[in-house]
This record gives sequence, structure tokens and C-alpha cells, in this order.
Amino acid sequence: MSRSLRIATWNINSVRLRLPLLRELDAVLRPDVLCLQETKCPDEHFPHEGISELGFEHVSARGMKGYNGVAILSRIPFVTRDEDPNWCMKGDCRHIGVTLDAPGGPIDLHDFYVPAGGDIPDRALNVKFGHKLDFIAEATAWFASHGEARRSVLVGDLNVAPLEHDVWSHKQLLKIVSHTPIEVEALMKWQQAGNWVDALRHFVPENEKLYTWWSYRALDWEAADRGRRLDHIWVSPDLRGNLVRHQILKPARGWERTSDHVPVLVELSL
DNA sequence: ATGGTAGACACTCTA
Repeated sequence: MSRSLRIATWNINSVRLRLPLLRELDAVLRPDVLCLQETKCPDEHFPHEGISELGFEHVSARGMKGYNGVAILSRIPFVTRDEDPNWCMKGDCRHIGVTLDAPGGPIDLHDFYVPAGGDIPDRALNVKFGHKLDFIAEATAWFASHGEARRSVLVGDLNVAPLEHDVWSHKQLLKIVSHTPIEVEALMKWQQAGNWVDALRHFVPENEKLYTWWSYRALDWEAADRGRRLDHIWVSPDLRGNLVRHQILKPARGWERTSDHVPVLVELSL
């Protein structure tokens, strides 16, 4: 007998503005757990009522005014781990860790919103790029010091498209923040630090294009199809055999007043 | 090489 656990992640780009879209997402994906990034919402204004109406009884939010912000919405109980690091000592609401009361035993879940890093891929000229690299390095060191992850899932907007076919043109994006070699190397070191399994690439071969984000700035995002895979789901190696399916909700990019990211989901059989 | 769009918030920051 096995039970399923459906974990989704979405950079929602304002949880208050897009609360109605969560109903659409829920109808299509039916996640047990939904991790959000860029909620742009201080905790005291978090729309708890609308979210509990969707059936998510368990909510942990870490937000601030104007920027950033993460939240985990869940149909299954969890405890928030408050002892996790305050990355880069900035208190800027880019991570929540919870331990899920999952079938078959607890699962540690991490929801990350990695700094985007600005436009210039040079830490000497752009402090945001330096912050991004420092953030990833700090996360790498933290997971390395904890050894190989076990019964763990790490999701979020990691703001790096690591593989050649995670972007519409590898060659044209080599100097564009999100796909530069220094960021790709840093992200891969992080992945290796916990021996994480890239769950989306577990399902989709590396020679196939795979995107989760399309810029707002295209006249016709769908026709141009200049996407990038910025959103990720990683699972610890002991859960590799429990992966049963994934979904990239590309139609969400066509919703009215939507985010520039689309929801991504992985189902585990536990 | 440039600029295009979007959200929060109240000036211009962030993406």
C-alpha cells in the first residue's frame, strides 16, 4: 500500500493580487503542499482566509513589505523549522523550512527564493550578483555540513537555468544572468552538496527543452517561446525511487494577470 | 545594443 504526496512550487509574484488564480491552480494540480515565492506580502497582511477556503489548513508564511517573501500551504500537517539559517544575515524572507507529517514518516521540505542577481554578471560591478553567489555558496556549505539529504525535498525559484536545454538559446544566454557558467557551477555544487536529484530532469531527458518562466517583456511569450527553467524540485536520493510523475503547468502562463513563472509539481509515492 | 512588461508603493525599487 502506498500513498501519494503531490508537492508544487510557484513563484506567484504577489499572493494578494493572484489569490483567485490559486483556485485555478488547485483545481488543475490538486497539490497536497504548495510552496510559493515572491509573495510580496508582510505576514500581518497574508490572505489566510482565502487560502483556508481552498482547503489548505496548514500555512507558514515569511514575508516582508514590497519584495521577496515565501510561504508553504499544505493539506497535511507540518511543523516550521525556525532553527534554519538566516541566509546572508539579511532576514530577507527567501526561505522557509518545514517538516511534513508525510505518509511513511516525516519529510523535510525547503522552499527557496534565490536572489535574481541583477543584470550584470560581475560581482565587482553589481552587488546583487555578488549576493546571489554568496547566497548559493552559503546554502551549499550548510547542506554540505549536514551530509547527504534524507527524506528531503527542496523546491523553489532558484533563479538559475543550469542545463543547455533549460534555456531557449544556450549560446545567446551565456552572458545573461541566470545562465552564466559561474552561476551554473555554483548551483551544481549546491545540488551535489546534498546529493540532490533534479526531479524534473528525472522525468524529462536533458536533450529536451524545459522551461518554467517566460518574460513579461515579450510581445507574445508563447510565439517567441524564449523560456528558461528557473524553478526546480530536488529530492534526496532515497526518494528517487518514489518519484512517479511531474507536471509543468504551462497553460498558467496564459491566464489573465498571471505570474511570469508557471507552477511545477512532482508526485511521490510513499 | 536596447528596451520591452509587471508589482509594490508612493520614489523608484525589484524582477
